[in-house]
Order: sequence, then C-alpha cells, then structure tokens
Amino acid sequence: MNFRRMVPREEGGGLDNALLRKLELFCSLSADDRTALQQLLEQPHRRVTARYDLIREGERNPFVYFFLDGWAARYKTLADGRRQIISLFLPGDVCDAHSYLLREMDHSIGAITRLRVAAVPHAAYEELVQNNGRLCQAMRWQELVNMAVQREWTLNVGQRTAMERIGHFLCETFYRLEMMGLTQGNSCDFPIVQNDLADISGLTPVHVNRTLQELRRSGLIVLENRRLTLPDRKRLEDATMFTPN
Amino acid sequence: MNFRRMVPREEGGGLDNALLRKLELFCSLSADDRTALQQLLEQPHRRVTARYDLIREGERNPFVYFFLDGWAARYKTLADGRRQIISLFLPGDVCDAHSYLLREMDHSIGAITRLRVAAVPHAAYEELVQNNGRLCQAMRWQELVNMAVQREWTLNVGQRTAMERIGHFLCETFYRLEMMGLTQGNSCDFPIVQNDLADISGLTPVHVNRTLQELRRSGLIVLENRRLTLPDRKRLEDATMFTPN
DNA sequence: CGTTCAGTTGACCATGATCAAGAGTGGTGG
DNA sequence: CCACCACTCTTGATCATGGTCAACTGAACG
Repeated sequence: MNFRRMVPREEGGGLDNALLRKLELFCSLSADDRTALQQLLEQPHRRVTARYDLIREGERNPFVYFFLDGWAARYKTLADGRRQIISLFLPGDVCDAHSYLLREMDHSIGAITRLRVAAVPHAAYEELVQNNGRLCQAMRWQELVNMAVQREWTLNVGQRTAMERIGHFLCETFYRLEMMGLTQGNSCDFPIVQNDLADISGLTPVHVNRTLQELRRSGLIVLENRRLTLPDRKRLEDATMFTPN
Repeated sequence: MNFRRMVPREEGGGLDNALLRKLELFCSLSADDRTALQQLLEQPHRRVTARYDLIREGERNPFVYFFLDGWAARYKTLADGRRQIISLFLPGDVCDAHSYLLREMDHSIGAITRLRVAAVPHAAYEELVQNNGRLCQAMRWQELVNMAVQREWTLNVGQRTAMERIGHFLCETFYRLEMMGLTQGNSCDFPIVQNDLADISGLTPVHVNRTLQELRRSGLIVLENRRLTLPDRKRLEDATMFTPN
C-alpha cells in the first residue's frame, strides 16, 4: 500500500489540452502562447505506475512537472510512518515551478494511478515564461490557486469534523475535475481508496470508512467501483461549508 | 479577543534590516541590491494595533506587505466562528507578492502585536524584481520556504498529537526568530496567547493549556510573561520530530 | 488456488472537546 | 483612588469524536 521507489522510464509523444483549458479560465491565450506551451510539453514524457513515486523527499528536483494524465499526491511522512497527503495533482496541474532554488525536496510525490507527466527542465520553463508575459501571469495565477487550496486544506484538517473534512474534499476535487472537463454530469472517476482518504483527511482508515457510510446513508454521495456521484451537490456543499475559490 | 476591523493609519520613515539579513542567507546581495530594497521599504509605513486586521477576507489587496515589526497571523474562519491560523508573519517576512492576480483575499491577516508594515504597491515591487535577477531569485526563494512551512503545518495539524503540534510549533517559531536575530540565547519574546495557540494547532484553548503544562513539567519549555525559553532545545526537537528546512 | 488489497464490522479505548467556574492582572472611567 | 470590566490562565467533571485492535468478506490476479 505504501509508495514504492521506481526507476524512471522515458517515452516520447503525447499532447495536452487540460492545462490550456485551465489557463484559459484566467486569461485568453494567443495561438502563439498555446503553441509555445505545447512545444514545451513535447518533452519526453515520464510514466509512473500506480503507487510508485515520481520523486522522493531528499532528492534534488531538476524539473517542472506538468501532469498530463492520472492522479498523484504530494505527501510527507514522519519517522514512525504517519503520513499526510499535502495536496493532490490532477491532469492539468503543474508542480512547483521554482523548486530548483531549493537544495532538496521536503516531500515526496507519489502516483495514485498510472501517471503521465511532462518533465520540463527548469531552464526551458524559465525561457518560456521570460519571453511571454501573459503565460507567465497565467502560470503564476495557477500557483496562487494552488496555494489557496493548500490553505483550505490546513483549515480542513485543523477545524472541520470527519464528515466535513471528507465531504469538503470530495466537493473540492469534483470541482477541480469539472474545471478540467473530467466529470460526466454529477459523477466522475474517483481512483482514491479509503486509505488515501485517511492520509488526506488526517483520520484513520476505519473512521473514513464509517464516515463514508454516513455520507452514503444521508444520500449525499454515491461512491462505488472507483466512481463518485454527487446526487445533490448543493446540499453536500452546504453541509461541508464548501465554496469555490 | 477576536480580530477587529480598523481604519488604516499611514506614517512615514523607518528602515528595515531583518529582511536583508534573511535574504542574505540565500545569496549575497550587492550594495545596489540592498539600496534598491531599502528604497522600496521607504514607502509610507502602516501601523496596526494589536488584535486588529491588516486586511480582511473578501477585500482586494493592492499591496505587497513587508513585515517590519511585530507579529501577525494569516487566518481563515468558518461560518460558525471556528478559526484556523494558517501561518505566522514575523519581522522580515513578506506576504504574497503576486496576490494582485486574485480578485479578492481568501483569508484575513490580523495583527497579534502592534504591527509595522511597509505596504508596497505591486507595480513598484514588480519593477524592482524585473530589473534585478538576484533579488528576484532571493524573493522567490523565501516564497518557497514559506510554502514549505505551510506544508509542514498541514502535516502538523493532520498527524501530530497535541504535544507534538505545540512543541513543533514552538521549535519552528524559535528557529525563525533566531534566523532574524530576534532571540537572546535560548529564549525569546513570545507574544502569542493560549487562545492563538489553539487556533494555530487546531486544539481547544483548554487543551492547549494542559499541554503547555505538560511541556513545562517535562522541563522542555519555560513560558511566562510573554517570554519563551527552550532549556534543552535538542530534546524538544527530538520529542516533536522537528527538523529545520 | 493462494495471495494481496480494499472494504467492512465490532468491541473497547483515549485523546481531546465541552461546560462551567474561579483567580489574577491591567486598564479605564466615574 | 477605587470599582468595574475584559482578558488570560487555570482547574475539575463529564462527554464524544475518532483511534486501536482484530477479524472477516469479496474481488482481482497471477
């Protein structure tokens, strides 16, 4: 169940539009912007199999990662094995563009599902944003959004009850997937297992299980076969004090 | 006890070197760099009295704030009044340099003590870093450090026990103060009350009180009259799994 | 088939929450 | 100058949310 170390495999090809879709929510990009970004993403892609790490705490990170496909988690562990998932990466996300300034990673990133990422060398990334103010702003904007989500998570584990935490997380994730066009009506693929949910919410797997059952009993969620449905989104959002931001 | 709204008061003058001291930990700055930064900080300073807000959730933020003197907290509240302190600002800290890209604040910043900040318009800040690569990198670096601290806090409230949470926070804060030259030997000023500690750690004030007593009984801390002493820092760091990063 | 992993259930326990009250301190206004 | 108020810290009694331990089911997979 733990994340395992793996040897990287390199591949070529592939193309991404989830990211473009997201950035366009912030400002409209020119055809040039789009081409520049797509060229950047034509770096050899890296694939990581589910449950293996993309990068580990203590390593140096020479890349900016663009998540093209699959789900990943940024997590930290304590010496005795307690693990906290700090944030989630969905298709279209980008991770710490400036991490080259730090000596080493203070956390790990593990694949939750099969993962496809574009590993862009920092120099190439810097060159792109240097020469393109709008793209630079768009990237900054999405970093700010990430930071806001991070703050929300701190609030989540710090103040909310078990039901609120899990419910809020489900709302947030559904919302993010929706922005990326990865939902179908009021349902979406949801590859996260109860053990992951425990590490996300700071609860034990057993209690996550009971809480999910309660959410199901109240008719707020349907979650089975790795598929999540929110039959009454408004009610769930109210119950968990969720607001998009 | 809550943070109150206040009308801003403007003042001039003043000069800061805690920030310079911090940035120099990352890279050495030229005399020009230092002058440029100091000029920037000669913006009219804003003073906020203890327990009032510097800025509130929902407002637009046209400034980059440089914290010159006093302690402040970034916090979020839930509809029913539960409050979580998300991060702490100490002298020498800078807050979200790019927040002008967001429509409105998703959180508030409140003064814990009497506060003195330089409110630098975003345009002036952008101009400085545009023309100064080294300073730009140094500022980015300290943003990354902030983000790492933020992640640590999420881990803190998510996984650690009451004693670990509070002890870890004390270690971290002492460490940060030390870097700014604000400690004297193994002690420092510590204006945070137990109520604040509760909002920081996600515990109730009552339980914070009992936990502090336990820390005192174990000889790990001395905390009285707004002054904190760590008689055996190594032991406290071990007990709370603290590592500087 | 046997193994592994995810989900589930039950019994019991502990950490931390809640409620309530009191002590000490400092500031303010009558 | 004194009375009062607000705030912080403290303590006790009781409660509840969520943790721990252990066992079992069913599906997936080689």
